[in-house]
Amino acid sequence: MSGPTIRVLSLLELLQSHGRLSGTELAARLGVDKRTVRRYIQALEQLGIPVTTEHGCDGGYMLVAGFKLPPMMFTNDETLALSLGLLAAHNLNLADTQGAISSVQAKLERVMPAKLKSRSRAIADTIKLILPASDAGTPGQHLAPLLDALEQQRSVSICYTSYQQASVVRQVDPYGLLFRSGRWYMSGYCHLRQELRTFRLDRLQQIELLQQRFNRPENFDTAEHFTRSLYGMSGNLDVQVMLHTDKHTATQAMGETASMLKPQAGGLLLSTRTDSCYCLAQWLSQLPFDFSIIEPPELKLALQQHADRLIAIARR
Amino acid sequence: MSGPTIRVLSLLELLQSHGRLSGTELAARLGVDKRTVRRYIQALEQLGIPVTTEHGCDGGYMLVAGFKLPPMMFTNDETLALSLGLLAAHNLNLADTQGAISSVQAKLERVMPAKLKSRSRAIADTIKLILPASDAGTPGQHLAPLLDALEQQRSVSICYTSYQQASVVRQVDPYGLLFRSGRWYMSGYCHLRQELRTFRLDRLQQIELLQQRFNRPENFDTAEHFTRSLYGMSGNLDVQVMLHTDKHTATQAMGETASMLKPQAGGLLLSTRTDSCYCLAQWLSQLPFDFSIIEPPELKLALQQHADRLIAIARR
DNA sequence: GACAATTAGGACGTATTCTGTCCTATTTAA
DNA sequence: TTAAATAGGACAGAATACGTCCTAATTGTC
Repeated sequence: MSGPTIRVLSLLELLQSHGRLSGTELAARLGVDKRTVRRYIQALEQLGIPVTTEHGCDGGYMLVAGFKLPPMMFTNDETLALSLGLLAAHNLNLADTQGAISSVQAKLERVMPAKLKSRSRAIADTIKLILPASDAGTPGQHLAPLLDALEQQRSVSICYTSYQQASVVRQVDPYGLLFRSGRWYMSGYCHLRQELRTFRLDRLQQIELLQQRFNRPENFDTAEHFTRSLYGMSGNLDVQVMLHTDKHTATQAMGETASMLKPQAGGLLLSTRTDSCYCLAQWLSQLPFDFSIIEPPELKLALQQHADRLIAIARR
Repeated sequence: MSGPTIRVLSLLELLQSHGRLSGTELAARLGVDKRTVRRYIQALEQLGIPVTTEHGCDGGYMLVAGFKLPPMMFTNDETLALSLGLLAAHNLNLADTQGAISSVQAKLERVMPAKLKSRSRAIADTIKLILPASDAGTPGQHLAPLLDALEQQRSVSICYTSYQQASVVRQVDPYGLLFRSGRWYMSGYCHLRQELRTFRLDRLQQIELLQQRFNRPENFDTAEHFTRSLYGMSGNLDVQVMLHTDKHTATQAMGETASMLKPQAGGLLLSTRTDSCYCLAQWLSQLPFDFSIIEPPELKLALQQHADRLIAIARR
């Protein structure tokens, strides 16, 4: 291998080791015509290596200051994954990530060859993701200490307002963050309540990083804890409903709620708690498969009432 | 001019990022024969980049120490955006992006200073995103031509199976892709039907890139078109339901579906089409507010039948 | 010693890419 | 105005890159 590949890379080395060189000089050193030098300059640009040119008398070529070997090489799959990821990050809206997304894209594009840049641009221009969106960003002054705490496994002191309650100051060991249905949550060990708790980030009023350190439990599954705390702890009525279907069909109809179903003889058991049988009856009524209410009797009554309402609507 | 030059640079990058790699491994990664790898090694030597080789069993190639990539400097916000984006990309499952996400992360980490790497790791370890997930990846052989078509604005010939219909070959000008509720769609101009159409990617059986080019309409809004086509076109029964509620409550209950409701005297009008009154009745029965069925009469019957079923369950 | 897995490099045919030449166009400085 | 630099399209002929096939040598394991 002695030809153009070597000459293009030799051009790169020449430009790296000289402040500025004219096309005539480069042609002589590479042993090619000036027209070919211009092609090689194009080749470097396509490889993502930015070259500054000066027109007119005393013109010439220079590498952008400080630029070094080599450009960032992604495969098409990698470019796709990266571009989709940055698209999705628009929806998450944690802190001021909108501006950050643009600047990340700009930085990555500067080290991408033109072909990958074009692919990345096409993906961004033609692909849309409809995802749950977070309404408002979490204020940056909350997030910086929180991310530091997560990274360094240090406690935080938070001022938090639960639903319908006054603000309380607590010390928390943050184990993880979760994004679900457009909201950000933090899960961690609450020293005030002496147990795992979940906090909505939009209800955080103040957060301060403490010196005290903790050890996050190994294999702590943030999503699992959240799912349980959201579905399993609230409410004062125990509920058991047997769903006469398979796990796959249940997941299709119920989304991630299906993860709390337990396989049993006869189907899948939904075991939870609720404050409102009527709300749960409404939710159950959309399920496209058969189910049986085991507990509580109030739920059967609520379902009956709901069905009566539907019948009244149908008769209008 | 790009193939071999890029591959030589990729070889350099691979050697810089791994302690040692065999010729077989390098050939696989670069997509060339081992004989070509040996030529590329020669090329690096000719460029003055010293490569150490080890003969025999477990042999391989290594760079002489000292050839490094420049660090890539991201801010904390940028690191957060990038890391969240890659987390989210897991759910989208378009082609084989799972492996690609890992390798993107690895590539980026190699050029990150230790502090950013630690932050990025902490984010990946402690943050979870619960998002709609795509069940299965779109086969790569479909996606490559499709992405090429989008980038180059070239038509494709697709073999597509609509719901309950036989496969049909069509020529389509693809305008964009959309991810929604766990599914990937393509929107474009269908030459067979002479109008904009929406296609589910999991129903694509074949796709072939054509030479014919098109001009994508300026400011084409993929999501808007999708929303309209998904809610306004499918089905053979016209549906009109008046929801006796306000827009905010509707949005809480229905998510983005609420965007298609039209304010009218008496509430919000849902005007759509459906193939299945029974499915629609099930969906309507979960709504936590009053509604009236205007059209069709079949929907009233379906709602009645659904309510009867619920009553039977309540009586068990 | 035999075998397997690695390194090394020459030769060949084939498909693809590259090159210099010619040309037009634009930008600077003297 | 002239000269010296940048820029890029088009064309015909030459050069290059690639995989395949082959021989040769080096290691490690059984």
